[in-house]
Amino acid sequence: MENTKKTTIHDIAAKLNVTASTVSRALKGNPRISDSTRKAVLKTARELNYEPNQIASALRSGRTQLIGMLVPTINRSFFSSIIRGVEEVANSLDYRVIVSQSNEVFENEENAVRAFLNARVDGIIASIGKNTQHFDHYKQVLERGLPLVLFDRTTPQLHTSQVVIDDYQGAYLATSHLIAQGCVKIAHFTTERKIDIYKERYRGYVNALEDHGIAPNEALVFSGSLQLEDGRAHAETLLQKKENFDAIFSASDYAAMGAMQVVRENGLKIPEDVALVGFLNEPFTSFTDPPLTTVNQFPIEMGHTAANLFFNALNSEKEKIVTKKTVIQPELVIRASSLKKKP
Amino acid sequence: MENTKKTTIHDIAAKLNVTASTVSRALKGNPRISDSTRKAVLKTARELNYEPNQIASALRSGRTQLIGMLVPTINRSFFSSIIRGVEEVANSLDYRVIVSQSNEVFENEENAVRAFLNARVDGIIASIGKNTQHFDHYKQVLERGLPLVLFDRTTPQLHTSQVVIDDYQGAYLATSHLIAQGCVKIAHFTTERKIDIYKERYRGYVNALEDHGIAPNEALVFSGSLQLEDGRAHAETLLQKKENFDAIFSASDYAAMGAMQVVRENGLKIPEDVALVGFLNEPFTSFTDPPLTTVNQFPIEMGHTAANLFFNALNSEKEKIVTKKTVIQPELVIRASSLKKKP
DNA sequence: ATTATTTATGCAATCGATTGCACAACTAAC
DNA sequence: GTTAGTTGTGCAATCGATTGCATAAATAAT
Repeated sequence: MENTKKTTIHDIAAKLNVTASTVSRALKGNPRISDSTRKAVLKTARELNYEPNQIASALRSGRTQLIGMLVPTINRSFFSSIIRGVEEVANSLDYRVIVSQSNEVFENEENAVRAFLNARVDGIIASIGKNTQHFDHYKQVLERGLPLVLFDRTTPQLHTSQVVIDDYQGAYLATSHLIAQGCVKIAHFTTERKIDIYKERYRGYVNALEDHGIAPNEALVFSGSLQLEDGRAHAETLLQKKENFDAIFSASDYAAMGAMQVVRENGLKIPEDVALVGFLNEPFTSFTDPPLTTVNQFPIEMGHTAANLFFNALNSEKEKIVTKKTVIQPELVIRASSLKKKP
Repeated sequence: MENTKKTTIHDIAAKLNVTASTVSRALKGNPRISDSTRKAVLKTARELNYEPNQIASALRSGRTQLIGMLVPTINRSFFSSIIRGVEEVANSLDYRVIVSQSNEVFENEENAVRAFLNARVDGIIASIGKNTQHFDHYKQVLERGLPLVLFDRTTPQLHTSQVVIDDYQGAYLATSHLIAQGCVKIAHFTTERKIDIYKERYRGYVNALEDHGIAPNEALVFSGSLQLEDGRAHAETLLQKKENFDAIFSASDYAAMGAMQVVRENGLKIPEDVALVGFLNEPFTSFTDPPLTTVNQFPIEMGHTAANLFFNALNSEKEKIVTKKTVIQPELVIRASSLKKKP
């Protein structure tokens, strides 16, 4: 069985004394082929261990059955879960997923999109980088009539399908929950509010306070990179300034974790002295002590949705591509870090 | 600039009154092309915004510049980090990575490999599933002369390049460390020892004990699925049976985490009463209380290595593919959960 | 029995880049 | 000035599957 050479439709054709056209049609289920030939073709194909050459097919048909997927960082739970979600849907439809990461570098993002186009992907699913300067590369994708789906980090500047979570709602839920637990001086950790999602979280935080008759206090709002170290620094500042606060709502689990460490190191109790809520539902949040209340973004479902929007666009007429914005409702995952009142 | 139609080498050729052959050669840096034509071609290519059609190129040359990468689960830190590592090397060489996950289902594994072959990938990088029944699909890959690199979970049944970590050494280091901290009754959490890596960890554990004059005690060895719940169950059993133990070395961080919870719930102190060491260096381990000592497998580096082995094989003569087994030395990451003696 | 229609298949071009071979034009050697 | 060698391009086939158009054969309609 040293079957090094791949069998092609021509091999099947030769064996059956028909042409490659017939074989191709038979394999594709073209109704203009008689039952008997179809069966013979399928039988011979099996015998010869035929596997279609998707490259040849792609060249002729223009469809590669490939989706280019661009994320900032592959090995971040949120993103890898979205990749997982996309892969599940794509695979079930016999599509494959090429992944690339931008590492938040704008140039990488441009290169990745170009590489995808060169590989002739059938479309792209992407999350915009933090340092994206313009959207020309994405516009090219659209101009070529290829489906483009943006998730999580999107922009109104591109007329294309999007999946986001309701960041406002997530933040509103989180803040309201803290208020319901009796907290009134709630700090907020955020980042430069250029990016929509953080803007929205901030807005949700402020609105929840106002809706409950609490005046927002900018002295309690800290901006940084939302990493663990930032959370530590913010918490230390709060403590040093003897700022009066009884809760922290952080726009990221990592910063929340940093704050948790500092608060505990200073002998304060969580949630009694300081209640804590994060955002992301990173896997580690259930393992902290106490476990961290956070906002679940349902990344796998987000991946499913992104893939479904992708195939919707792919299957719609080129002239009237269906663009749709799907907003996923987040869920507040209540754990011990914020639970002052026993339910 | 409604440049919907892609420009091809023929467009460039027409504009310059040469043939496509010349353009192709000029673009590929073939030395038989005069400097003047080459410059003209490159200039025109830029002007017309030419991008090579990799599909056409792939069909003719037989190289798709695609690597198929198969992992059990995309959204597990260890695996997504390896994907990241592979992607970094691949991208720098203008190769792209298609990812698929098996979810530990053997059939999925077979299908993914078949799909990769249909997509005409230039080779495959894979980790074998837990439920793999035979290796025929991988053998097909090798028979076709394609590079195959296995990582983490490998098998001696396939003559191909492999990257693993020295699981024995990791376990030996971990156990020796516990002994150095004064522990003598060290429990071990493992799984059915069919899979090499767990066998090796068990062996490292036993040998470390023996080398330090401690008799291994099978009553302290627990087998399960190594999930958090398993760790909890094992720890509860240990406590209920009033088994005398002063440390646990778990072959997985998750099971270690479960044990940490149970031990603390029972009012015992870590590391004073029970010292704890895990394995994997999952991101959460640095966030537990106390932070968990564990074994770092350097997954990103493992990805780099896998990719390098892949390209070695790819660039070697088909007849004498270089197969190499690389063993990465793990590192014991010592954190508070095992640190009884201040250094 | 003749025409119209359906059914099943073949022909040949096409997708875009690559490449072995041929060949013209020019240079160098004797 | 004839032969040998070098240099730069072109020609045409090829990779494997797909598809519009043509056509032969079989069936239905008149």
